[in-house]
This record gives sequence, structure tokens and C-alpha cells, in this order.
Amino acid sequence: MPPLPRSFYDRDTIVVARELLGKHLVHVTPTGARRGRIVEVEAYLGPHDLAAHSSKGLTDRTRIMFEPPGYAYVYLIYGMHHCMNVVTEPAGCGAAVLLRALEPLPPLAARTNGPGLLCSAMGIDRRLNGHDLLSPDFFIIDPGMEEKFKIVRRPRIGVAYAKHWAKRLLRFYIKDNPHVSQP
DNA sequence: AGGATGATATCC
DNA sequence: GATATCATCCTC
Repeated sequence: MPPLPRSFYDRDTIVVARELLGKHLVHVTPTGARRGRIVEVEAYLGPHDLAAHSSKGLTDRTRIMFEPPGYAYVYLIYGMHHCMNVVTEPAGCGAAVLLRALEPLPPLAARTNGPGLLCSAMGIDRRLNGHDLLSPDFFIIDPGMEEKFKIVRRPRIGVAYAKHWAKRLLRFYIKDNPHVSQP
């Protein structure tokens, strides 16, 4: 099963966010491959989106968001947790999708119902910032046959500082999935 | 409700 | 160089 092609990520961020639901994130580590089914995401639309890190402009931290799509943007938050995003849309757009929750796939059993928890469980940290998701050790696949699911839209979590952008319905999750962070 | 804990942006 | 803030999680 090949990784999703770069053209998958090179599209409207909301479309990519919704279509990432149900896909499988794979990280090959020294202890084996860890896999999780993506069940919750948030879209960050670009520099005009006051909740997006790219609204700070092009800095060392946000540089990866302005690079071509299909790369990982991983950062440390609150001094102890990591968050993982996938860069979307053409280079220069500064858009990305935050992965907020996974459904752990065997043999992975750790909790993955939150952006920090999923990074911990999957062995994702800052060393993977800028990593190409079209690579053999860290990628996302379409698992093929999936039961259909409904998508719930909600405001994003933890972005109250973003004025009217905090109200936008840019968080998406699989309805009734028990691994969502905040149903 | 509050604390852990460090990188980052934004001031002086 | 100092400080306020943070796309979180856990315990109380």
C-alpha cells in the first residue's frame, strides 16, 4: 500500500482535513511499525487564520508550513507535549492540518486521544519536523475498504485567542468514534 | 482549578 | 536578556 501522493496534500486544506479522517498514519521505529487510524483533525488555513502559527509570518518555526505540501510540521507545546501537522496546499500558503486523535491499531495500544498523546504513542517528536510524508518510515496510507462514517464539525480546541477565527468550524472528527479527544 | 516545563515571539 | 504565552495533559 503506497503512501498518499503529494497531490493528495496539494489541495484545499479543509478538503484534505476531511479526507484524512479514516486514513492510517504509520511510523516505522526501531521497535517496529506503529499505526493509528486518524479520527480527529483540525484545519489551519494560512497567515490570515489568526489561530494558525503561520499568522506570525515566516519564522524559523513556521518555515515548514510555507514549504511544499506533504511534509510534517512537529513542534513542542507547553514544554512537554508534541503536536503533529501535515502541510497542505502549494508552497507559500502556510496551511496545515493538525492531527488531534487516532484510533490505535494493533500492536499499538497506548492512548492516542489527543494531539500530545498521539505523538507520544506514535514516537513522534521534533526530530520529525520537516520530515517528508512520502518516505518509507513515516507516511499516511489509504487503507482501502472502509465503512462509511459521518463527519462532525466543531470549533477548534484551545484557540480562544484567535478572535472570530476561534468560532470557525474547522475541527472535524468521526462521529461516535470513542477515540476522539473531546466529543 | 492549577501545575509541569521549554521553545518562541516580542518586547526592552 | 527578560518575559508572556502557548493548537496539552494530569491531578486535585
